[in-house]
Amino acid sequence: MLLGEYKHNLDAKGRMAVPAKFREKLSGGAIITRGLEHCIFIFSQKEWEKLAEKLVALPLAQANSRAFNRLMLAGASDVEIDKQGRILIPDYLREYADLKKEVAVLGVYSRAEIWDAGRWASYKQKTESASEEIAERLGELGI
Amino acid sequence: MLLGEYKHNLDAKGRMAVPAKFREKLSGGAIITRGLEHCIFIFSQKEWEKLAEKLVALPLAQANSRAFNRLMLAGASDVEIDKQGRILIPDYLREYADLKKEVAVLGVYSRAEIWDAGRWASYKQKTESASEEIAERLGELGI
DNA sequence: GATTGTAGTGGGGAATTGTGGATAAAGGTG
DNA sequence: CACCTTTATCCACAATTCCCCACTACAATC
Repeated sequence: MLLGEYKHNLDAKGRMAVPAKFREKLSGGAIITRGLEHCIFIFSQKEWEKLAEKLVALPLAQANSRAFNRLMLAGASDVEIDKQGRILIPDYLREYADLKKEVAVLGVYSRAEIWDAGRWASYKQKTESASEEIAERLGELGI
Repeated sequence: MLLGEYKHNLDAKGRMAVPAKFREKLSGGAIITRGLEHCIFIFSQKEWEKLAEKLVALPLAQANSRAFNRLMLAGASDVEIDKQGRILIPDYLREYADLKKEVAVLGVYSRAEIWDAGRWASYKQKTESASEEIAERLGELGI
């Protein structure tokens, strides 16, 4: 279970330190791919397999499921955590997510996400200000 | 079952003493996350799992489910109670709840809440003076 | 009123984490 | 085949975080 929000920096080589609390979960090989809202997703091997099955099961006939598959599957790459606990983020993903130096790393239960720090800040602000809707959703969930 | 209202102080490192009566319930690991009205929620491991399951079941393909999950899950962090009975509140939550030094800790049955003392005082005042009205609304809900 | 216990607060030292750079290996090119 | 560029692995520092110990205050008990 990945949780929390971390601020990290990419170094000149495009490497990023994985938050220490995530390392164990991702140590058995991790998959990095294009995410939604122009962020990057990182899955553990196990979680990735679960997702990939779901993706493949989508109806091929539908244009948007084909597009979704291309986005997620073709954009995927497996990464390893080095001895310092870092991963190297491929160029095309760095570009896709518009990463400069400061990034936010999020734990979203079954996956981690990497955002450009600025982009995350504005996304968060936008979402927080929609808190009435959030409250209603919490109600629906019986909290 | 967590009950009561306590006034505590954060120390210079952002740590907060957990009210002694809450410790046993939270000793098996606790989860701290963004709450509503800019307060912080603390759940026991057990209560959290119930909530997290519901969150994870929301469809990945829907934008507002993703937003909601990011806010709740990335806003969460598992905390441990140290030998002195304290927890460390992550920076981003301290910021979210606008915590300075004085905080109020509330027991709300299945969860605890942390408020900035000032914010809590004014919320309470507002709520108390509106309590008859609120009671009537609740009456409409059949309580 | 003294004593014991528990709760809350503060600070110091050690281990871990994050970051930058250096060195070694690999690959591509003229 | 040598040279240059790129990629990967390793080492070292600095800052932060974590964990433990000590102190104070209030409560309860006798």
